[in-house]
Amino acid sequence: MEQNKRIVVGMSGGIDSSAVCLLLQEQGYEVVGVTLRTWDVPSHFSSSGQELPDEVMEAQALAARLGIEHHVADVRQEFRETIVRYFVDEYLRGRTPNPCVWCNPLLKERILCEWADRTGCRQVATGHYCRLEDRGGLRYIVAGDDDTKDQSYFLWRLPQSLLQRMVFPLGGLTKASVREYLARKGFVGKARGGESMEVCFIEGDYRDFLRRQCPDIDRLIGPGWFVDPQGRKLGRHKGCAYYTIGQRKGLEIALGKPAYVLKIHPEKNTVMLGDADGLLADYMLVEEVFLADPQELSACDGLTVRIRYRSRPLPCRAVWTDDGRVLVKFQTAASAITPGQSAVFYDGRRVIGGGFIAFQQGLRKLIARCFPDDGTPV
RNA sequence: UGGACUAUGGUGUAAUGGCAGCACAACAGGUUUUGGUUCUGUUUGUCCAAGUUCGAAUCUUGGUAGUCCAA
Repeated sequence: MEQNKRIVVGMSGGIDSSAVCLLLQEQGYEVVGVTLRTWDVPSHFSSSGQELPDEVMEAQALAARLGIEHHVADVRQEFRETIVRYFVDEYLRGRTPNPCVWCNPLLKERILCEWADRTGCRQVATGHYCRLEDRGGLRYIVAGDDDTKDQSYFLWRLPQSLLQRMVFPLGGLTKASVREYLARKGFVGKARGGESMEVCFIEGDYRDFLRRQCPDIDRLIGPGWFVDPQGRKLGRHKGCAYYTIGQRKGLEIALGKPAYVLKIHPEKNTVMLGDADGLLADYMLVEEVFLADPQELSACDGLTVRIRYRSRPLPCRAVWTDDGRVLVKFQTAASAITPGQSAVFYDGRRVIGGGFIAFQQGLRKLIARCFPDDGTPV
């Protein structure tokens, strides 16, 4: 019984995780704070000679103030070898990575659970804005009540083994009410604090980050051609790793009308440009699909899919392909299908699973096979 | 090296003697737990020299540069 009241809280030093500590303490939990040291961002050492990044020290300070046990988990090497490596590799492949999606299952929540074991805690709490729902013996992520802060998109890859131990105390709250709560509790400075970037390791432009992590990048890839949808050369680009689908800014090419990145061809190192209409697609191919219950995808009536964070889930139908991928048909055309980004499937507010958006190749054949009623594609 | 045409921000263009404007690009800021999108704001220009005129991107002359035709 005693053990059930001990709980690990992932403390980032920010607003949300601080509120979680307070809430759980109020509920009678014995909180064990664990702060992950993932990546040392130089600007996060505000005074010289400082041993730990600012956010870690803030977490320590808060733990001291609340009188809770606190640990710093140094996972820098692991973070570099998994998350940062994945991040760089994806860009080198001409895709756009979703680091948070892998960080949660591979690093964050996993390490927190390890620390829970080590410190005699059963559960693990974080400040994510999402809920949990148990049904049919499985546990699902559900979108948080505050639609503007909902973080369910990043959590689709969490396995059942981790989900079974998680607690998300902020799922029913809004950001505003969290700030209010902190202020009421006397943490005025914290309540007013800006949105912390938390484990975000990208400081400034991610392209600089890529160059720093992969000094050979410009030799490996180098400049190439911008082309239009007909294949005509429009101008030079800096290397296909520096672009992402749907991108408009930073192309450094003047065509008299806005130009967007339509496609990236890593093997030819070309980047196709066109207008916004060219971004629309009726179908999407998803790979590395991960579902709690694989049956649900095609069975679900009100299926929707989110193809990027902070976008509305789009009504769709989904069909498994022969090779274990999923072909999605949108009810109305979606914009900027970006390989590497997550496609997260929802039944209402409940996350039923997700996958990573694949390179959209060989679509026509798949459409004909998976949606034969759609007539012959042109 | 004969003739014709052109020269306006980073790019493409408008202004036919009267406040150099537009689009794109760029930059800054807002939004934002990834990248991108979006929103707001800002900077930058009449090829050079002389002349005509109250006043020149605009007219004249010369120069320079580029394009086309001609050998």
